[in-house]
Amino acid sequence: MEKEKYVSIIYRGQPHQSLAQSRPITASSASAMAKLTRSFEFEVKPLPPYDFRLTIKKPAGWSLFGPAEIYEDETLWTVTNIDGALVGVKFSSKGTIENPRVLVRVFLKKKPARAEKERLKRLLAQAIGADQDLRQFYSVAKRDKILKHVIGDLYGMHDTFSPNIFSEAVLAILLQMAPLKRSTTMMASFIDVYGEVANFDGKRIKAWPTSRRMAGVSIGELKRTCNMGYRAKSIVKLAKRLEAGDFPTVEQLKDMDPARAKERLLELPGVGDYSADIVSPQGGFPIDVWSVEVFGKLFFRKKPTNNRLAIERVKKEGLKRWGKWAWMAFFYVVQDLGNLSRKLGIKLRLA
DNA sequence: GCGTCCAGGTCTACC
DNA sequence: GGTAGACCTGGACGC
Repeated sequence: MEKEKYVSIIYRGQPHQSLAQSRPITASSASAMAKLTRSFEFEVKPLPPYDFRLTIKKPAGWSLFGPAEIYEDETLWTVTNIDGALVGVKFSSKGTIENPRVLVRVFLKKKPARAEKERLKRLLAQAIGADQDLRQFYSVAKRDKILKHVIGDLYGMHDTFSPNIFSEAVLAILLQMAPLKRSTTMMASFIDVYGEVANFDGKRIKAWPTSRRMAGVSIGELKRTCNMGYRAKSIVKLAKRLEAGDFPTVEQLKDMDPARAKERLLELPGVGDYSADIVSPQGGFPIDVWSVEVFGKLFFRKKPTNNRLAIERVKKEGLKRWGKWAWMAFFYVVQDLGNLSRKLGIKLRLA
C-alpha cells in the first residue's frame, strides 16, 4: 500500500498518524474481493480557486474516503460505500487552480440505473468540495490575525467529506479515550478483518467495513478480533441504528441547518459532541485534548494548564471568533501547523 | 517487575 | 439539569 496517511491529526476522512506506520492495510487474500467491472466517467468543474492536490491529499495526511487509497501523478484511486454498494472512484486533475477540471471515473459491480448514476455524480462532486465557494471565507480570513497566515499557504484547498456516515462515525469512536497508536491499531484491525477489497482499474483497495456487515457481528466477536474494548458495543449499536434505514443520508445532513444536522448525529450511539463535529458533512469545531492545546496557544498565547478542563473554554472562544466559519478555520489551521508555528513564533505541537 | 496513571469522549446513575 | 465515575487497553513512568 502507499501512504503516509494519518499524519498528525485525524478528523474528517480518516487521518492522523499514519495507519501505515502502525500496521499496513493490505488487500490480504483472506479478505472478500469485489470486482468492480462496470464504469462510467464524467467531468467536474469545481469553483475556483481549487487546488486538486491540497484538496484530495491534505497536507496533514487526511485521506479522502479511506486509509488505503492510492495517490499517484495527480490521480487518486479510492473506494467508499454508498447505499450498501461498493464504489471505486478514480479522480484525475485535468485543470489548474484557477481553471479547475476533475475527471471522475466511477467503478461499480453492476450497471447503475440512470437516477442512481446522476445521484452518484452529484454526491461525488459535492464530496470533493466542487461546489464550495471559498471567496467568502477568504474575505473573512484575510482580516483575521491567525487565519491570514494560512490562506496563503493553502490557497485553493477545499473541504471534502466522505459519502459514508458509518466510516466517519467509527473513526470518531476509535479515537475516543485512546492514544493515537492504539486508535490506529484498532482501525487497521477493523479494516483488515471486516473490510472488503475492491478490485478496479488495476488497483486493489481495501474499503471500510459496512454498517450492513457490522450489524451482523456480535459485540464479543468485535472486541476479540479488534481489541476494541468498550468501543465494540458502540460500533455494533451504531451499525444497527444506521441499518434501521430511517437515519438521514449524508446529502440530507448537508442540506440541513448545521445545528439540526448535529442534533441528528448526536442520536447515534457512541457519538457525542466532539464526534458529531467530526462526522457532520458541514463540520463543527471539534476540540479535544490534543487540539485544545493548539487552539489554546493560538487564542490565549499559552498552553492550557489542564487540557481536558480547557476544552469548553477554547471551543467557546473559537465559535465566538469564527462563527459559521469555525470549521473552515479549524480545517485550515490544522493543515498548516508547521508554517503557522514559524510565522507566529508559537510552538504548535503535532500529535 | 509491579502498580498507577491516563490517553484525541461518551454514557448513565445519582443527586 | 448537572456531574462524577465507569468504561477496554496498553504504554509510560516511578519506585
